[in-house]
Amino acid sequence: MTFYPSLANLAADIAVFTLVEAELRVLLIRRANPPFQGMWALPGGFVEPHEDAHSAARHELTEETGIPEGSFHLEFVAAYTAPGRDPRNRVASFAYMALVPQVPPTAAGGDAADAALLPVAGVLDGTVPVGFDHRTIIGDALEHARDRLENTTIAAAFCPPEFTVTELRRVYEAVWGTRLDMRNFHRKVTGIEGFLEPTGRKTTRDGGRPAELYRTGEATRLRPPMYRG
Amino acid sequence: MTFYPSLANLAADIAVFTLVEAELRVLLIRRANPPFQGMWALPGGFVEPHEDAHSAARHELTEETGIPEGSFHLEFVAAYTAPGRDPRNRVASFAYMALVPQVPPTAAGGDAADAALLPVAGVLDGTVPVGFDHRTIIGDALEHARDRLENTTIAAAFCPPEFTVTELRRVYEAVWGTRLDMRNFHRKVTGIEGFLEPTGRKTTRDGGRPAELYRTGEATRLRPPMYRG
DNA sequence: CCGGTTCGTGTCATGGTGACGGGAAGCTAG
DNA sequence: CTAGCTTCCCGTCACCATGACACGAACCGG
Repeated sequence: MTFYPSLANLAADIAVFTLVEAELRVLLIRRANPPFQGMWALPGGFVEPHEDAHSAARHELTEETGIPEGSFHLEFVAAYTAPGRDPRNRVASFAYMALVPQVPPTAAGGDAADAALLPVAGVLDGTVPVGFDHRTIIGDALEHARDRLENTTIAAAFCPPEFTVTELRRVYEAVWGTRLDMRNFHRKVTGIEGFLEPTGRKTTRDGGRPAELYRTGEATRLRPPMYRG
Repeated sequence: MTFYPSLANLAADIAVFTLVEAELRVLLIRRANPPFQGMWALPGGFVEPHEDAHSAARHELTEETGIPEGSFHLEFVAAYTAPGRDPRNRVASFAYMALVPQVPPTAAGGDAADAALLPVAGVLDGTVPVGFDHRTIIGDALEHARDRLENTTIAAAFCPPEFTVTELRRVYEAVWGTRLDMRNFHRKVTGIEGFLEPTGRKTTRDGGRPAELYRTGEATRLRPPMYRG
């Protein structure tokens, strides 16, 4: 039994993305203990002996943030293994992104847990300082999300169970940072077999002419992809 | 300092893909020691304390297989963290794929190291039994490679420094398991700015009319993507 | 009733793709 | 030298997806 002595802790960190007023936000938690005490950091925790990283991420998400099971899309982004990325000990971190329609107020803005939904743009340009290498992780997660929006139907994970085409378009615009033509977008997404299933209901929550309400279909892959403007 | 006791070894496993007579092969090594003694497994090793997983994969590749530095494309595929995936101890494995034009005979088929280039199809259908969860890893790596061929120019990593359009097409056909129309493929790849740079030289190594020789250009992303047949 | 807003469809030019014909340029056998 | 084979590379055509834009439909408020 010749094992190298390179033991490490395994951790799962989650970038919880959501939209607040058509702006992309990420859920951050103010650290109560050193290192990086008082700074923002991603929610996460160590992988326990009986579980794998994906299960750990799911546990952290439901328990630490109160986001109900089944109402989010959780996806692996990247692994971070550089020695010294945690000043205490060697920690290999598995970064996930979670796309949610809404973060319960108990998680963000609750006074017990010091958490907040902060603009992703602010984190990436340094306006919002974050601890560890979490700024890198958030940047990678955003880039990953941008790619996935091009090639899959996960954009609907940002939307409530029933949503309009315009709400879906706002997801693309917020994540990509572009403006999309409403009419071409409508033609594209409604033309994809199994992406949007009409419910028959309509809503006027955005004013103007009532908009058709859709729920997500079976399709997961977009082929040909959506193109960023 | 409240660390959970979930310590793990970090390992890097590499799926070295190459083409032998228009067939996709993967480099496997026969295990000399338990567990899975005598079975095939991916080359790899533990991540040492001073390096990250990517460096570990690069070291293993150059030292264990003798593939010269700079002649391969190395890319992260996925992480495997299930408890019990190594029967001895908890091991988190970072899987990489390496695309190489040619594997030196010292690595594959050499009598010292018991290694071989085996057909990927045989591994996936169970004809070639492999240890650990490496069959899953090879399947994931293949799927990853297929996706990357659609959206990036890495197919050229399977080719020697100077190659013909037909040689590049054979890469796509071997990895995707399809037949592509030679003329449409030629129009597509030569039309992409920065993918293929003409050298001015020609070759007749495939018989028939001499084929133009190209080297890779600066482009890395294919947009619009290549479509599998 | 009328203007403002948003939703949904329709049109048109352009460019990429799939399917195919055919000529160019090398080799080899007779 | 020529015929026949191979492989490369150019071209044509129909079709589909995209980008850009016009216009009518449907609801709201004054």
